[in-house]
Amino acid sequence: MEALHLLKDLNLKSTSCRKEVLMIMLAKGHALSHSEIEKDVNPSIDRVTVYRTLKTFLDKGLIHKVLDDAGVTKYALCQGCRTDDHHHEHVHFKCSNCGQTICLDEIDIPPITLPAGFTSAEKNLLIQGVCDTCSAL
Amino acid sequence: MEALHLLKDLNLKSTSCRKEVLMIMLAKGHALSHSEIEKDVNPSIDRVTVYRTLKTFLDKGLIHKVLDDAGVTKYALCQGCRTDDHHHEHVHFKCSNCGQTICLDEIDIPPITLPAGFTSAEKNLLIQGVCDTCSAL
DNA sequence: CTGTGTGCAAACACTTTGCAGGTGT
DNA sequence: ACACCTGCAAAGTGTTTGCACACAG
Repeated sequence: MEALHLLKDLNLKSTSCRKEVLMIMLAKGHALSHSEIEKDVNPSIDRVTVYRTLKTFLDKGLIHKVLDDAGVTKYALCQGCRTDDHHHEHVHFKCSNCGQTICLDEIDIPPITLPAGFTSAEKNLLIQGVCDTCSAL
Repeated sequence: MEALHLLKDLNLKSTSCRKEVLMIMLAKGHALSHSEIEKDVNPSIDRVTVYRTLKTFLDKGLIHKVLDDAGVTKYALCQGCRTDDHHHEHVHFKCSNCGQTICLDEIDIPPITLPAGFTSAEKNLLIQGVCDTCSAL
């Protein structure tokens, strides 16, 4: 099972909460908010534990925060990054119809020329529109 | 006074809260969160009124929400857009040192080729790094 | 067995809503 | 005068913290 592997790789004890959260994120494939995750985990798991689990995953570089149009905090699995080496030049796409946010890892953010004196460390591009699933309806 | 003009243009009654919020945003020149605004207005003005004022300004297209690295909602004055005609192809820059977020209106977001089936309606690019003021220190 | 993770309770921050009274035009 | 704003109170939601117990390694 992939979730177990990921936890072991990061030296994290494999607890039921961590396994469930991870499996949900692997299964869904798009960015999830805390409340969306909470809906899907076993109801015996505490809301607080989910928060702490997400924070742990963030610290370990297993997931990353996703920009949403201001308001909700969403999380998605990182692709190639670990605690030290993050490459978050992400393009995120949020569908205004179904509300899903997905990572478009294959798309690069074009280089931007900043005004003098500005240094770029991280770029996040959020595109909003209609996704392939919804436009097919 | 510029604030009074803006309010009159939008058929909004010029109340002390609206004038103050607008003047603060004009003076600061960068994106502000609700709490930052609240700190600067006359303490007799209620927190709730500031929320409602921001919502009113949003509806009228006077200000727009700014993406922050997930968490805080910030607002900034719109440049050329009104209720109907919004052009929000914004580039926002957040300084990781001083925390300020500014709009780089003069920079265009390069065209992005989306996968088949995806339609783009709005693009937001958030760049994080060090701003000109901080890099000069 | 030991330290980390969890559940519960509670506190705190952010935002929205209802209502009665005040204010701009 | 009348509609629109505001202040206050309260509730809803999102998030964090402290502490005692449980559990994985």
